[in-house]
Formats: sequence, C-alpha cells, structure tokens
Amino acid sequence: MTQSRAGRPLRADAMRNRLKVLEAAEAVFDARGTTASTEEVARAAGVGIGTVFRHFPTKEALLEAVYVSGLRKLAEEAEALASADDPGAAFFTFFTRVVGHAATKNALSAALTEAGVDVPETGQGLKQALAALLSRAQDAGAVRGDVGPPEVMALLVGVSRAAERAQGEVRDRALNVVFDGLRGSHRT
Amino acid sequence: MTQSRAGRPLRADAMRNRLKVLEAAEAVFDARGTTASTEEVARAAGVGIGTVFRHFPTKEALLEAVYVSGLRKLAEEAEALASADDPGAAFFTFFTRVVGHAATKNALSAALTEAGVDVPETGQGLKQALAALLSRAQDAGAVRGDVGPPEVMALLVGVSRAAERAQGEVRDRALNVVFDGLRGSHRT
DNA sequence: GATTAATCGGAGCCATCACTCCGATTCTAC
DNA sequence: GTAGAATCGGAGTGATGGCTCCGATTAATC
Repeated sequence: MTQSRAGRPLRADAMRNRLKVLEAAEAVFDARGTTASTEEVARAAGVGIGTVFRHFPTKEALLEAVYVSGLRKLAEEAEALASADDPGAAFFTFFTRVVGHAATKNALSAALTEAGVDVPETGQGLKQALAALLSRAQDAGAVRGDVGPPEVMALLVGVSRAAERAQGEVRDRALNVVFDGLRGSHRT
Repeated sequence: MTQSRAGRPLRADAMRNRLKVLEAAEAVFDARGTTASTEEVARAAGVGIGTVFRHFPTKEALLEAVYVSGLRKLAEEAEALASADDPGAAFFTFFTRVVGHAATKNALSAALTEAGVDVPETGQGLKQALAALLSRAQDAGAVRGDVGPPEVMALLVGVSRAAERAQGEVRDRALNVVFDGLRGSHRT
C-alpha cells in the first residue's frame, strides 16, 4: 500500500513552500484573475513550477485551495459576528464586509460563486455561519422572514460580482437598495 | 488610399456568411462560455476559420460584435416598454426579462458587465433606454427617487450574474428582495 | 558526518488556440 | 460566357500553458 497517505509530518521545507505557494497564488489570482498561469504563481512564490505541482497536482486543485482559504476567512468573520449584541447590525456588517473584500479580491467572488455549487466542505461552513447570522437577525426583526440562506447567498454573490465593477458611491447606494429590500417589504 | 472603407456593397455570399458566423458565435458563446475556441464557432457556422477571421479580425472583435448584438436587443425591449401604460410595471418587467435572459444566455451577463465599462456606443443606447424607463417609474412613484441609472445598472449586472447559478424560486425570491428595495425605503 | 528518502527545480512534452497565407472557389460586371 | 476581383477554406505557424520527469539538493535519522 502507499504510505504517503495519513498524517506523515511533512518535511520542514515542504511545509514552508506549500504556504508560500498558497499565499502567492492568492495574491496572483486576486491581482490578475484566475487565468494567470501556474508559472506566474511559481515565480511569485519564489519556487519552481515542479514544486507548485507537487503540492497541488492540478491547477484546479490550486484554485480550489485558494477558494477554500478565502471562504474559511469569511466563515471566521461570520462566526466572530455571530454573538454580537445587535443581530441586525451583525448581519448587515457581514454582508458589507464580504462585498468590500470582493471588490478588491478577484478570486473571492469567484470562490463565492462556486461555493453555491461545488460545495467543498468549507463552503458549508460559511453557509452555516451565514444561516446563523440570518436567523438571529430575523428573530430580532431586522430582516424579513421570507428569505432563507439560499436567497441571501444568491444576493451576496450578485452584489459581490457587481462590486467588481461598480465602486464608490454607486456601490454603496446599490448595497443600500438591497439592504432595504432585505429589511422588509414596504407594503401595507 | 485603401478603398475598402465606406459602404462598398459587400458580396452576397460574404453577407450571408457574416450573419451565419454572428449567429453561431452567439449560440456557441452562450452554450459554452466566451472561452470557446474560434474554430468551434466556425464549425457551428459551417464555414472555415479563415472566413471567421476575415469578418472579425480578432476574437475580441467577434466577442464585441456578439455583445453589441445582445445589448441592442435589450435596448429594443426597453424602448418597446418605454410607452407602456404602467411605468412601474414596465420598469420591473424589463428588469425581470433581462435577468431571465441572462440566466440562460451566458454571454449576455458578460455583455452587460462590459457595457458599464467599455461603453461601446450600443451600451449607451441601453443606458439611455434604461434611464427613460427608470425616470418614468420614479415619476409615477413606483421606484424610489434616490437611485440613478448607474445604481440600477449595477444591480442589473449583479442579479444577472447571480441568476447564472441560482435558478427557480431562489432566483425569484432574490429578485423580489431587490425589487422591494427599489420600490422604496420602508423607514418612517 | 554519512545515509537515505523526500523534496526541489526547470527544461521539455504535448495540446490548444489565436491568427496567417495562399491556392481554390465563387460571385459580379460586362 | 468570360474576366477579374472578392471571398473562401483549412493546413500551417508561433505562442502559451498545463503538466511530467529526473538529476541535483536538502532535510531528517543514526
């Protein structure tokens, strides 16, 4: 049997390089889009291409690793807000932050988009954290009751995508429109 | 001087092929994304690659032609709704239709996204038609007054992008959230 | 320090794709 | 029908990018 599986400690230089590659990939994909070449990532990380492919056997695997990393950070932010005093503010703060990140980090909105489909386990973590934020905000009356996590995810993806282009005041006003919509129907 | 400029009538077969290529490009890019190869477009059109490049000297030019075509159709829809009886309904109907198209036509949301940036003249046409729809809806009190065409465009792009993934009821509910937000703030 | 196994690096392979070139074909004008 | 020009088709070119392979290097173990 192959003995490479299971928690063999991984050599020190290997661990270092793995991290360097991941960070470089994040930076490169954010700056130049997910079509940036693997060689560019390798250069940015200061390692050879072979090393990149050793750690991430496929470009897709590398991308997924970057996505997972980004989504995990978002999930952590969501969890940090989960016990805030004002559930409504917590929910909208989270929403705003995600959109803000997406505006500068190209890879993040892509990750968000995929999170709704591929469901790598970390996408689930984000969904759960978001569901918690949402349901607390709804209990507090800050968000209408007839939307669920899927709808919020869809809106999050949409606004994040839009934020890649629209910036500044336009983005803020568009975001406010969505927020007002989320707060509740204005009808009698 | 080169005499190819100005309205030389263009040979009959050339005109036919130009149309075939454009239609095929639209279909292929919608179905398989804008990364589909030019050769695939040529095959779908039933012509040689050389012919495609003769009419559209660059893949970018071909893409732009597809975008312009899609945006013009949208602009026409908007203009058709411009004189409807109910300005509010007209505005929201247009919004819904655009999102509906974007859900199935991959290239359309890309075109919309670019329309806000590259501003090929047809993008302007759409913007003007949209501005007219919006201002009539606002005069009728159906849409809040503090949003302008840029914000609506941003929302249109965002929701269209999201609609590529989220479908069915989720899409409808998310759309309703945005619509409620557009109708007006619920605050005192 | 020597041994051994894991890791590194990057030249090179193969596939893909945008784009060119030119002989064959087809349209148009007379 | 014919001449001549415009157009067509698709093999070929150059560039790029994902991925492999293996000798050189380096970390861990004794």
